[in-house]
Amino acid sequence: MLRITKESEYAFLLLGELIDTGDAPKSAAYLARHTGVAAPIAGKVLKRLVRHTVLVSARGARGGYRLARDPAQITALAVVQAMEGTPELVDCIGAKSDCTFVGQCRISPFWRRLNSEITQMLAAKTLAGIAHENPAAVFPLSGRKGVMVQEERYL
Amino acid sequence: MLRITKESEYAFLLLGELIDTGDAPKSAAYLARHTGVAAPIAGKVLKRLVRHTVLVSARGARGGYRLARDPAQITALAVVQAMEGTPELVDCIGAKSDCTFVGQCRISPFWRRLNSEITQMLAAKTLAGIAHENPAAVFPLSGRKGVMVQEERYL
DNA sequence: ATATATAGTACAATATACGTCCTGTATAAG
DNA sequence: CTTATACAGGACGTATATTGTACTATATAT
Repeated sequence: MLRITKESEYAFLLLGELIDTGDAPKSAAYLARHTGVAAPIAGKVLKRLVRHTVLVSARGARGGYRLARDPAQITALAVVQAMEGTPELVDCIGAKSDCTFVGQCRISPFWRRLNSEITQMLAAKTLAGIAHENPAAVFPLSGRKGVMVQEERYL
Repeated sequence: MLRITKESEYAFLLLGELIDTGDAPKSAAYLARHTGVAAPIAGKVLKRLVRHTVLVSARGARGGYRLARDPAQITALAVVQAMEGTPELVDCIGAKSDCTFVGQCRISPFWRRLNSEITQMLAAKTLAGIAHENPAAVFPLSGRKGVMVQEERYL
């Protein structure tokens, strides 16, 4: 339905909490509480972002997550790719396709083009740009009625 | 997963067969055979396109489907909207959202912007433009190994 | 009158997104 | 060196939505 997955949505939410952070890592539990994302899911998403080098993690007490690089160097495409793989609007384009008619197909060039335009669009947006659009950062999440939390440390 | 639904894919395939047609309507069965789309599904898709004024239909013997207007006046957005409704990347934007934090959310402006850019991208593409990209029209469909068919009449 | 062909709706099967849980490993603090 | 903290990785069950099918009704041409 031309939708982003929930997990991608969560990823951006969590990353939003990490943009302004300096060196001190923030724990999964802290990020979950501050974004309203359920803790087990936050964990899952954060791990995947580490595996795809969007975040870096520190284990043990006082551990947690930080951005792997400058927010201006993290594109929306990198985040989406981490969460959902390379975007492919339809099966017939992309690696695993076994459509034998692509070469003669009237429509497939259209899909390819659209796909590449969307990819470029995502590549042109960075976390820094997103943060700049709206500096205030508080508690989003579809349909959430959650509670604000005040904390001193990033646990 | 940032995908178009199969039915949208079928819709474009079927429409591709109707671009160069003049007045003589083509039947659902004919279109199904020539695109490789399963007949019952083709019927379903075609009906929906009629309901959303992308196609016009003629009942009875010698009936079938034609484009409702000039190919240059049919946008990809109109087709996608007919099949999937207005595209919304995430729930928190759009009418039915009950997220009470959107006003304060750091990320939602990003979704809105992305959504509108994709919408514009689709609105800028027309059936005529798609046909122009690749005039040759033969049998596409993901993973299909189908057979070519030669026909004289559009039954 | 009859064959052709679409309209509309309701239903079943399937895929996949979504969320949870469990075990293992590394690090910091006492 | 012991303990508590926190991430790593994977396996699993469920819910939801896409996908595909079937059936009945209606309209038109010959």
